[in-house]
Amino acid sequence: MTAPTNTLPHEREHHDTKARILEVAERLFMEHGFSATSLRMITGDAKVNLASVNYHFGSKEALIEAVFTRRLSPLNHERIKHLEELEASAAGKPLPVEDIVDAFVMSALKLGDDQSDHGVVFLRLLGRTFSDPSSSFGSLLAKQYADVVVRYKRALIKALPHLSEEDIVWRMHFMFGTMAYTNADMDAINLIASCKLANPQDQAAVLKRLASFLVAGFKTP
Amino acid sequence: MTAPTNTLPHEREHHDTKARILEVAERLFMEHGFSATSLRMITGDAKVNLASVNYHFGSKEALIEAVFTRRLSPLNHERIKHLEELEASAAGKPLPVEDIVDAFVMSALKLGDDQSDHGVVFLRLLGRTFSDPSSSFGSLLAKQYADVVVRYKRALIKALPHLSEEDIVWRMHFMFGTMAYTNADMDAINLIASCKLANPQDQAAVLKRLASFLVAGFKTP
DNA sequence: GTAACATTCAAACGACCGTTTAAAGCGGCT
DNA sequence: AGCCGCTTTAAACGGTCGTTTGAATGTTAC
Repeated sequence: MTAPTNTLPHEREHHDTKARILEVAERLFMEHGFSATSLRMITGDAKVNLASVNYHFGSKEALIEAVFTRRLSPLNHERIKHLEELEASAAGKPLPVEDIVDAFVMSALKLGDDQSDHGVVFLRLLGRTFSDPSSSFGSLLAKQYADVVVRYKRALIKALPHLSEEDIVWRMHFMFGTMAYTNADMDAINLIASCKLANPQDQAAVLKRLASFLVAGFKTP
Repeated sequence: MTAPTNTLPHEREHHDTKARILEVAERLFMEHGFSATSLRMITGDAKVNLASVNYHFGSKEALIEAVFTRRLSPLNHERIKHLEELEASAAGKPLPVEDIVDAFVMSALKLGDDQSDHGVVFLRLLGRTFSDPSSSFGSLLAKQYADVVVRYKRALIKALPHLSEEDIVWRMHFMFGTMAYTNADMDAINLIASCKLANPQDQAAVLKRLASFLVAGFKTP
């Protein structure tokens, strides 16, 4: 016991402070937005000292960035991997639009630990941030998404050769928007419904509906 | 001269204070969000006294509500009027999906004074608010949209009888989302583009693209 | 003029914000 | 033991927030 690990002491002993801050911050940012979530709310919920945010992250802004990169980087990596696998199978041929959209939309599902809903929580946060004007995160999101955008755009241009690049770009814009909003405001659906929906919490089912909606949009001449 | 009007004195003399506050607030809320926009920023830009917001509106929250109802009510009234005209012409027959979506999307264009861009500014604000979590405005937006939702839903159900109500509801959800995001973040398109777009500022052209994208989504089986 | 009223104004209020500080706690090391 | 880093802690800092106050200003009616 006390088996030696290859991590430094400060990385294994009390690191749950940093982790708790990240987790609580992610949830509260999602619930209240960035500027409406104070460090005192976060540290209060996480049961850590107020100063520990500035100690571990440097500033509130840096905390927000940390919350983001932690989840967004794996998500976009998954999206790229998914697309690359498709392209490898296709051997140079254009991919079906269905597959491209599916790869983009469904990659979001692989975020969670299956058990927890951390993935969904972050997806909502991501959606909300896309239209959050307070951001200096525009540049951060742009950097994180740059590679994804380039690759999917190239794939879509090849898949839809009869469309102009401008058409593709706009439809991708619409796709991003629909994804962002769908994830951001899962409650708004109830305003429209006024009829019982079959399990509106089922993320996979929702994303499947979304994907087929988007595919049709892309395919229209 | 000094012709008698049927408005009370306090409603015609210095009312430009109230109006200037509304206008500046609308723009700043759009640029920075609600909680990140302080009354001092608003009153500073509008060149009115800090206390005048509380005097004329009562509170910051009430100001936000005022900014909203001023624009949203006419917009949704226009949407309903537009749909009713279509239904009157159709004489009981189902409307083409194209016309329904067009009526919903394009009504937004009739907001501005043609000259000014107030309409567009508000549309962005509206889009951003839809996914703003700080809201007690969920209920306010719900009330403002309730009638619109009911009528368009009924029209779409009649136009797409092969779809279940649940299908319709979800696709309306996607439509709302795409509209909200498209209006909210017109700048994000440049992250995707990396090619010159023919006048991305042309709202009418953008909304036309959006409408045909949405129509295809609705029509997919 | 003057009384009544609506509006503007400068100043202040208490509350909360993000951040900093300096002391205290604690594990690993010689 | 003592020392050294790393981490936590309580308290305070200066600043900005939304709101309130009470006096000054302007406008209307008699």
